[in-house]
Order: sequence, then structure tokens, then C-alpha cells
Amino acid sequence: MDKPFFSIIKKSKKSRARLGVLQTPHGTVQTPSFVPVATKGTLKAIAPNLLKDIGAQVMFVNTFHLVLSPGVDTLRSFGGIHQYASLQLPLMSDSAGFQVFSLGSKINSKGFKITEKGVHFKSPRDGASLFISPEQSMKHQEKIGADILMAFDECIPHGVSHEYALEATERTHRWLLRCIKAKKRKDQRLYGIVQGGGFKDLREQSARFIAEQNVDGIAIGGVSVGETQKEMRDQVRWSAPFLPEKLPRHLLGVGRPKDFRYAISQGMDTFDCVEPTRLARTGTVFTIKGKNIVRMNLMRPLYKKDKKPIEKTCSCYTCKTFSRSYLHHLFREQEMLGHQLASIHNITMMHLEFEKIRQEIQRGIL
RNA sequence: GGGUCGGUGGCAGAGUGGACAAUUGCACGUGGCUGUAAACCACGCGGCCUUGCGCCUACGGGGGUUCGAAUCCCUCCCGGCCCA
Repeated sequence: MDKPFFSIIKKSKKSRARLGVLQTPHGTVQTPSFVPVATKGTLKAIAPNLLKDIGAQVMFVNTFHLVLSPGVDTLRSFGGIHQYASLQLPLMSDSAGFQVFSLGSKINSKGFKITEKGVHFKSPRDGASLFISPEQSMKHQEKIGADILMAFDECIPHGVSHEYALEATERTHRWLLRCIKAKKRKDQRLYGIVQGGGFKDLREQSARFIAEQNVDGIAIGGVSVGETQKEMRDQVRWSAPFLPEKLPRHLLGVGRPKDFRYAISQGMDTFDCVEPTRLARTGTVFTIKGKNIVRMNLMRPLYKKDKKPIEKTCSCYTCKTFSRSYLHHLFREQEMLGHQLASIHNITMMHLEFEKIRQEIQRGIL
């Protein structure tokens, strides 16, 4: 553990962007970097032996879902998620804070309750009740065994009042202190999470608070919850300047290729998002139009006879081997290979995009 | 030849006198997915337009009963099964 967790290799003169390296027990991560999401311990449709090819340097797993299955004790008995799922790369684990938002606010609000102590959840699968507190989340995450842990937070829904956002943000702060206290393992790193909702004063207040704590990194949360792109960017801009230079910064749930450069110029380093893989499974792949990465729905009839690869400048197995027509056919027929090929492509596109971004920082363009 | 059951929108298959342009599924079309309840979801899906609780055409063909028929009757055509 002599090597520093995060080192900055180069700082941009044009923006807050920086090039860095994260050192973890399971390898290193060049930043800025995309973090594919493997919620339940698998990057959906992708066998781990392909992860290197598609450029995945680090992935994101989810505490809530892993608690439900296979259970954290199972994971511990296998030596952790890396061993269990054969994921030989750095991993981050989300705390279950996002499920406070994604499950709690929407679905079974009956059994769902946020208290100072923690959150009462209901399993979306069988309705079983489940309580997760900051202490529980830490304990679970230690058993899961990822390299980087997220503090247990409340992902604040879009559109709530200032009053509620303040209350939830302060609660998240108190929860962070409890997470720091509860965390025992020294080989895992902890990120505090900035909340604050859609309010400038709260974002700043939250960023300042998190920055003062003894954390290894900081994530900005509560974005990509239904707000507009401008609102999302505002929230990043209101938070990022208050984060310590030397700590790695993660942007939770973002996202869209268009947003990467903006967030990176604000000083963000890593980005997790389900979109590339979810889109891939629903038949939408990334391609390049002009300077932008755009979406292409392979299900559309016009691709039936299209002999071109999805993206001619893409180096992935899918693009080097198959036509749009074949992918169209696979999706029409709901063949599983379609999910895999499209996922390979979309993740590779993210990887290529971040390679490009890193080069731009290196060359002083970004 | 006799008996019997059945023929409904691209397909499967509900409905069996008014609330039916017709349940539902599939297919098809369009759109959406941002710390994954997501190999998912939403909407559309006879035609026309002045978009109206509008008009036209339509539940195998033709005829009839009725204020009113996909639904009842007659007949023809087609199919399944059973008996000769």
C-alpha cells in the first residue's frame, strides 16, 4: 500500500481536466475513465474473458442487488466478488443509495421508509423487507470486497423542495460520518457522495462538507434522475470546484457521451452508467455522425440490408466482423448473440471515446 | 352420401342480438431508456376526413328476421372430426 491511491499525471491548463491513475489491489485505472456497470456481478451479456478486449478497466457493482442475490455471506465465502464472478479488474461498489431513489420513491412506497437510522426497503422480487443503514452498507460492501466503496447516501429525486433537499443532504452527511466510522478494511477505499438536489447553495454546502471528511475520493450523486441536461451540468458545476484537487472524483450515473467532456473539464475523473449496455440490449448502438456519438436503433427496417459495420472507425470485434444487417436480424429474432455483440460495441465505443479524451488532455486540447 | 363442429382484422384466438371498428397475444410501426425491478417500457396498428362520443367499409359468399346482426334463420362455398 505504498503507492498512492490516486495520482495526477497531468493537469490541463485550459480547464480543470486532469489525467490520472487509480491504484487498486486489482489493478490500475487510467483516468478519465468510463466505468461499465455490472450491477449483479456481471456486465450483462459479456463474459469476463472479453472485458479486456472491450477496454473495461474498472466496473461498478451494486450492494443492494448483491445482498438480495447471492447474498454477501456467499460472496465472502468465495473470497469476494472478484473471485466469485471472476472479475479480475478493479471494482467499485455502489452502496444501495441509488435504490432509495429507484425503488423507494417509485414502487412499493408502503414498505419503504427513510429514517435517520437507515432505509427500510422492500425486495422488488418477493416483497421481503430489508433494512440498510450506513453501518450495514459498509459491512455488506466489505464482504462484497470491491476496491472502492460508495458511502450510503440518499439519492434525492428530481424536483423536490429546497426544504426536503436540505434535510436529505444533511442526513446523507451524517450517514457519511457513520460510514467512515463503520468501515474497517484498510484495503478498500471509500468515496463520500455529494448531494444537494437541484439547489446551488446545497450543492456547494454538500461539496464543502464531503471535502472536509476523511475520504479517499468523492462522488457527485443525485444527478441523472430526470432533470434536464442543463440542470445536470449545473449541479456538477456547482459541486466540482469545491472538491479537493488531490482526490479522485466520480460522477454517478452519467452518462451520455455528450456530457463527458463537460464534466471532465469541471474536474471529474470517472463515470459509471448503465446506458451503453442497456441500450445495447434493447437494440440501440452508438455510431459516429460528424463529431458526435449518436444512437442507432438496429431494429429499424432500414438496416435490414445494410452491409456496413455499425461504425467503420470502431475497432471492436462486432464492427470488424459483422454487418448492421446481421445485427438487425439477430435483434429481430431475439437471438442472444445480438445482446452480446451490441454490448461489446457500445462499451468499446465508450472506451475509445475516453482514450480520445485522455489524448486531448495530454495534448492540451481539453 | 349422412352426422357434427367450425370459418372473425397479417397470424393465433376471444366475442355469440344493442355498450363492437371488435378483448388478448404475436407480428408490424414509432418513440424512450443516464449510481439497472430493464434481453425492458410506452404509444400506434381497417380507411377517410371538417379528428367528431364523425362518416365509410368490415367478422367466408348471398339472402332473410329485427328498430338494430360478427352474434338468430335459410342457402351456397370451404375446412376438421365421426359414421357409411
